[in-house]
Amino acid sequence: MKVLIVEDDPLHRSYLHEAVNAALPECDTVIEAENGTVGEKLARDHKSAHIVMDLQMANRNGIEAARTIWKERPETRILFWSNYSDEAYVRGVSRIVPDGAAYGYVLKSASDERLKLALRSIFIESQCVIDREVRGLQQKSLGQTNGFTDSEYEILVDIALGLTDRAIARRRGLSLRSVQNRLQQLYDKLDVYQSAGEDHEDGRFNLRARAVTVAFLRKLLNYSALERAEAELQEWLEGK
Amino acid sequence: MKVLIVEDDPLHRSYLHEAVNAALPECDTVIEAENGTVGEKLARDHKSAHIVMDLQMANRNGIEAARTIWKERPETRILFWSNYSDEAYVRGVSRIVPDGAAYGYVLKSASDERLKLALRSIFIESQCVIDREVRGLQQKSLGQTNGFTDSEYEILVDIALGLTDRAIARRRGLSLRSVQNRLQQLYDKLDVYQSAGEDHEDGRFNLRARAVTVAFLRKLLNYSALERAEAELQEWLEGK
DNA sequence: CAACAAGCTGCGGGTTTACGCAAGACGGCG
DNA sequence: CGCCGTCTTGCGTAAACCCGCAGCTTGTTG
Repeated sequence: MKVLIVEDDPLHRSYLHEAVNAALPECDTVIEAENGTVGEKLARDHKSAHIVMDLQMANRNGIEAARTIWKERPETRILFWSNYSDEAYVRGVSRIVPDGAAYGYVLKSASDERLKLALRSIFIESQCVIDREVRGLQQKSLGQTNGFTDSEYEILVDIALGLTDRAIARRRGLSLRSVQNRLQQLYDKLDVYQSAGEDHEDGRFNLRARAVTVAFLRKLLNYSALERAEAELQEWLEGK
Repeated sequence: MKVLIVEDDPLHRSYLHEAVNAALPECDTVIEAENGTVGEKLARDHKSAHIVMDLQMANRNGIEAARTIWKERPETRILFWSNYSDEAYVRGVSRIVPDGAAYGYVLKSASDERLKLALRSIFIESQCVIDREVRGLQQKSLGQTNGFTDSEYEILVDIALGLTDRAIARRRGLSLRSVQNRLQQLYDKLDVYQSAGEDHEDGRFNLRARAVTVAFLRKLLNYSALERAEAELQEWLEGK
């Protein structure tokens, strides 16, 4: 059994290496990659079936890498090991995991024990292991009880990118008014009004900009989500 | 000689501990704190004169902590050890360092050697040591050659927070038109126009929102800068 | 099938933004 | 002192944005 580690911090990399050795005696070789690009290449060359990787990496982030890896071999088992449980990451991951694939999401703050357990569960038992903290987010966001619909999230990203209503309408194939409807919905859910302090009219916010900030502060968005969205946008702009 | 380490990642913390031991034989005690709040407290209790700390921590970030520490004892020597060299961080740090204080800024990607050298230079020789990559930013941003004026940065933060023109005017004691002038200046520098692709009018951006995004992508802003700005804003809102 | 909720769309109008134009204010500098 | 550059401010306008109102299309449910 081979395991591929993709992680850019050398300290964490060697820590993972040890953890893998300790948790998986049946593992005979461990390969290391220090960024997403190298990770993809090694995964391809070695036909890796067991990968543990970091989500935030400078060169090419984990979500990107995982996407291409899964595209080539959807049965690959991937354990994401991340510092944060931002909704933006969770959403990003669950958006790309293939049907029935085994994967895991463990926070770096978890104990050694938990990490090792997750390694065994995923790589040996093919079970999904999601950190409970992350799990909470998932339910909230995907079950639309409290969280955000995909269409709401979509429009959030669009205004975050700085598109005009009209541009969004074209991009998403909607009328101008529909876009604005969704915006209102979004403003509602983000609670942009109350913070606008309408008691006096002195604290008023620009709803559009405020929505983006609030989303950021609530970790609905983060840098890497923005980065990805921007790349997609550019792609779309090419295709006219 | 005592050294205080403030860093929330246990791996990095122990790595730092070792590095300090190796680089500073004259250091007899090392204290550790796992977040900014504890860091402040320990610094106070031990009257620490030598601190090395991480900038991004979950509980209370390094800039906040450093500010209160320096407020109490401005001659404290602090070495910041950070993952990133975002302009937002650099600006944040250089905004709070007291006159003549010795401090350092080293990236986590630097070699062992470099870290140890920095430790000695700052703690023993009282010299400032700034990573050259960071240094580059500093000159660009503070010498206003290419970078941003304080007033431009200020207004950037204001629209990022989601304030209206009018609100900004009140907050900064300017007329509405002046605020808008500064905005245009900002849009210019951020190059929001060209990316608006004015050749056809199909790709037009919402300048205000776009400016924020571009600033984010260029690391002029980041999460912790936003967080700080938001706190200041709330404070200001209290005082009506 | 009727009823109903949810989403899309056009219309209309009040606000906010973006910005050209031009008139002061302030600070160097020859 | 007069000239010049930078910063501020007011006026005015076209565009973009926020949003209530109302008519339509769907999918769901009793």
